Amino acid sequence: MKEILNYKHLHYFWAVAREGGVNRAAERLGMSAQTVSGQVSKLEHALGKALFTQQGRNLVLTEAGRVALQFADQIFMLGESLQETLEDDTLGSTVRLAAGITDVLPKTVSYRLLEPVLGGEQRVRLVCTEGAFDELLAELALHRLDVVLADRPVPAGGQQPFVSTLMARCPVMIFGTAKLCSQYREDFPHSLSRAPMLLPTRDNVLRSQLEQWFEEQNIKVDIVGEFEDGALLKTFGRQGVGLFPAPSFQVDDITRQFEVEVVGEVTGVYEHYYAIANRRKLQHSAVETLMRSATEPHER
Amino acid sequence: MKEILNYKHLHYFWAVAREGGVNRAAERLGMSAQTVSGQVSKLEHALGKALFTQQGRNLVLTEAGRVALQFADQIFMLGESLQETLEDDTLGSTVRLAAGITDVLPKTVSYRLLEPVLGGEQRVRLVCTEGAFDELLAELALHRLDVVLADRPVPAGGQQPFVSTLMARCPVMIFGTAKLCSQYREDFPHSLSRAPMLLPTRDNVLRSQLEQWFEEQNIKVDIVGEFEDGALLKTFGRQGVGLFPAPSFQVDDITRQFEVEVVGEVTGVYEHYYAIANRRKLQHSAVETLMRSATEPHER
DNA sequence: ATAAACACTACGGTTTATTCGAACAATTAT
DNA sequence: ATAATTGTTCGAATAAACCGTAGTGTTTAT
Repeated sequence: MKEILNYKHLHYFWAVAREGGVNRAAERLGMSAQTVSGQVSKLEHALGKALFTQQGRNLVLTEAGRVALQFADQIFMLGESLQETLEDDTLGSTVRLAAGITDVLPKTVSYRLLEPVLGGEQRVRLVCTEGAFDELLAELALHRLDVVLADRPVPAGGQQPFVSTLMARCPVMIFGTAKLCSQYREDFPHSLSRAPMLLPTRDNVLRSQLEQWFEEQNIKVDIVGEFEDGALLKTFGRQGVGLFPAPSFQVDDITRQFEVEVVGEVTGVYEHYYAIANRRKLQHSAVETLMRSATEPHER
Repeated sequence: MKEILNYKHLHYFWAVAREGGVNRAAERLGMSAQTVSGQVSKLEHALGKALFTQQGRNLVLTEAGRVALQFADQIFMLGESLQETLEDDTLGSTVRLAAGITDVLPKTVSYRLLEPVLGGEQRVRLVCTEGAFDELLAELALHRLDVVLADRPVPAGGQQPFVSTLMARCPVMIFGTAKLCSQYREDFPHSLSRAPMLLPTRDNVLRSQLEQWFEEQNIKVDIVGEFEDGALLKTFGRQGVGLFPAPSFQVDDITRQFEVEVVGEVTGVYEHYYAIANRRKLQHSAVETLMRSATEPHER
């Protein structure tokens, strides 16, 4: 266990280094020189290194001291900055919520999940970032994000600094153009055998679930395309290249936008959406309301 | 006068925010919860803003709290980093001296000025940066440089955070190829009338001094080139394009390197070299020896 | 040579800050 | 309802910081 740095001592050290002497520093600080000298000595002892050496009747920074000064400069700059920022700000009137959204998430889903925080009594300013799952988690750990929305939870380790909350599970449908639909709607799902199919790439959670489902149904589809980007996949589907699966709370979200129709539902398969936040630190009021808004099976 | 931020309080706040509660934080800190709670309250009072609000039986960060947490993250990251850096390092065996060199300074002069610090009893690692005068001063103010070498002092204001020390003054000679020399050496300096001349640009201090000298000597030279870069100027001079002035401690520095000869000395004109450091903080042992090595210490 | 400036140390006493224990209030789980 | 968990408030005890005064040593200015 390491001792925590004494920032008061560091502050005196900083003053001495900047003013160029114990006496000048003490005067500026409104203190006696003995005290300042003593406190700096304690710091040196705590760090195990001399910060100054006496040269003639002045002090001179040692190499360690010069390193320490660099850090101290930054530290106390930040301290002042903190005070100033909190001082004059119009904070509190609006709450800022930094949300990271995994790029595999459909936009409409993102909106549905985040909607509850906007409806609260307090004004919320939403700051949305998109990115890869791992990148977003890193940002989350650094407190640069308040919450991450994803299609999978974190592996739930005991020492994990994150908590995942299941926000919703969304039924998965198979869509296609009107022409394709009329061809495959009958005798769904067995009609899908040999059907031309557009699927997400293998890194997508939905993909493996779908393959398992095909297996169970004893269907062997004809994969005519794989896509990383969900929107691109749907665009190809719209042109009638093949049938495609998509999660959907309300079918008309997709049928309207992409001018397609529903072939059928992938029974028993759901896409799950999770909100991930810093463990034990659900301390963002907006994150709290978000997590609370988690809905159980959202069947319609 | 503003109160200095209490970093101990901030540290407790930080722990509470990270652990997600006063109790957990207190446990980890090895303290009682009452203490932590009280200290955080003091911080809130000092900042004039609530950092937490009670929501149910948990704490939740306010917007101000979230801002504070961002700063605290950085601050204590730096604190730890400081300790680690000082801990295991081989510091002290060698001293690092970050010197900024104004790009108008001749390299040989730079070397001559910096040489004394290398000869000290302590090993010195020299880190040289080149740049414009103003840029280097900015770096100096931020403690990113320890000293700046220039051909001019800072304007010496009372509130100025810098001190300039005259390190040396260097006589100025006129050089030229052997052929040109033989043509103009006789009756120097009056022979220079109409002589082809290469001069530094007007931003150079030496330039105005030279023009004044020409005026005094009642000489009107023929300026065939102006150069920002001293080395480029000399290279042109080497080719016999014209005569050129150059400061020189030892004439053979230039005569040998550029295969030229001396036409004559610019009497009464000297180039001055200054070392500029942070005021009251000549606290770098290497800077001290540097300043001491000045031919005529010139405090202003 | 002498005085002034600067820094470090030591010790007793004072002031301020930190800390804990106990009691209290609010919320959630059983 | 009761117990468990969480956070806060209130003195009293403890620890740290701080100030005098006083003495030592060094270097620089006169």
